[in-house]
Amino acid sequence: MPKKADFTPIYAQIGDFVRQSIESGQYAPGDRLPSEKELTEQFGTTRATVARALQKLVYEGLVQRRPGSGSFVRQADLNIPLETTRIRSFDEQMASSGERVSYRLIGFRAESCRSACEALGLAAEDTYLLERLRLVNDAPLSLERRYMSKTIGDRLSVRELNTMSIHRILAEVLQDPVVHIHGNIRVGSATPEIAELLEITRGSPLLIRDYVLSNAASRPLIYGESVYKEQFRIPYQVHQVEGK
Amino acid sequence: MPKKADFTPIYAQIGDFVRQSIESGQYAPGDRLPSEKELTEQFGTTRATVARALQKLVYEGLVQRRPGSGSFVRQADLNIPLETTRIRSFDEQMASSGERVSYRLIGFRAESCRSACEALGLAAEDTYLLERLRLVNDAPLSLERRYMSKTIGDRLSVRELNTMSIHRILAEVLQDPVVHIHGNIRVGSATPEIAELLEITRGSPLLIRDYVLSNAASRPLIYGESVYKEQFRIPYQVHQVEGK
DNA sequence: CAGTGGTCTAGACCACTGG
DNA sequence: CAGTGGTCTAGACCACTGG
Repeated sequence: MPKKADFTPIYAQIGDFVRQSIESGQYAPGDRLPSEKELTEQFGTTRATVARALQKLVYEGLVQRRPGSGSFVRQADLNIPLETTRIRSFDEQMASSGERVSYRLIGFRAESCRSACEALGLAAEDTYLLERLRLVNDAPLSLERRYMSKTIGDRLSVRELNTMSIHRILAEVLQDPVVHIHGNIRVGSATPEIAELLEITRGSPLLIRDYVLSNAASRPLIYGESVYKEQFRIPYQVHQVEGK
Repeated sequence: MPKKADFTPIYAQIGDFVRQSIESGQYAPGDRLPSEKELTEQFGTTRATVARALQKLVYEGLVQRRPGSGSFVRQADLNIPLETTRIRSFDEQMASSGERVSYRLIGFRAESCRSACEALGLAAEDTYLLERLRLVNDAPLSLERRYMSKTIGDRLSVRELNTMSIHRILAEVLQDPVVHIHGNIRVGSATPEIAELLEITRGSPLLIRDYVLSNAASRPLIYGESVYKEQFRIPYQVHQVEGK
């Protein structure tokens, strides 16, 4: 009896059936879908097979399951098919607009913060903090904070810290280029210290970017936080590639 | 005996173990991973559980399985355009964290602004403005402004405006899905009107996203501006794929 | 041919949800 | 409390791979 179905396996049939039901509009986002038990009876199969079908839809981003409650159509729009995206880096941006970028070193010392240590998997006493200003045409635009292991930090020279971006330093000096970035973009307000450094008024809105830079082996190298003055903007593009 | 493991389920433990093995470099792309049988014995479990672990890695794109042959570390080489960068959309984010998203229509009327008209290539008298709040668990999180041609606006119903995202409306109602997005992320401060709508204090920092949504033929459909409360953050990932 | 993954059954215990 | 999904066991038959 556990024959290979004519062509498509049972779990795929169930998955297709549920997907159809959603795409036809029978279930709207947030609606509750039939339970595993109902589908089990409807298709004359077992829970494991139904679960597999639903799990597949979860991976596809179409369904959300809540234990004790049920399976629901996921609230989604931009999601699934989003594929090729591109964020232009700060330097890339500036370079293409002909601006002159420079740095001013503020400090490089042993220091840590919790999120940095967590992200890098290091103990508090094993990290350096690099702080520097990024200037565009000699006007401060952002404050960079970079946490790194002492292993990495010990290999840096002051000259490099005064002239090169972290990406370049990792790629050219340490021969361990950044391949993955995981980050967040959010807003905040200028503390007195930051206001003074960036030459803005206290409490001004700031754009904040924090991120972890990892190498090809997915080993985290740098934890960074950059705060930008109000004028700064991040352009982005999304191009949907396949499917649907 | 089928107890809940200490903390993480067995299939997740196996998945993590295999992922570790790959990321540590023990297995290179193309290498054959231990068979289901081997993992079954190693972890003292059954094939179903091992299969689930491996299937998860397949969904994650880390592993490739070949019937009759084995499980392999996926070759990430030839997938040039695959997985370059990914921005999780607002709805995607909320959905995956189980939040409930809803809208409150504020206004839908003939109105225009210069940047919208420019972006859409329309005359000032040919645009509608849609304004609505986006609520998460009934608390306002952002204000959406969407400019569109009258041609598009005339085809929308109030019900749709109250329940669906613009992306869904374009895809499902107008059958003209969004394929390209060009946008900017920046910060701003809450005007009195916005502060009242979002239930925040005047002058609070805001995250602002403006963008143009275009269809497959690169024809601009919507010019949009969304302003988010301070709590909002945009996670992002960048994965470098091919040679530098 | 032995080994591999693909699929399925028929159970089970569990924690959690929500009326 | 009944209902739900989360996880797991211990089997089974299958088609396919590759020596």
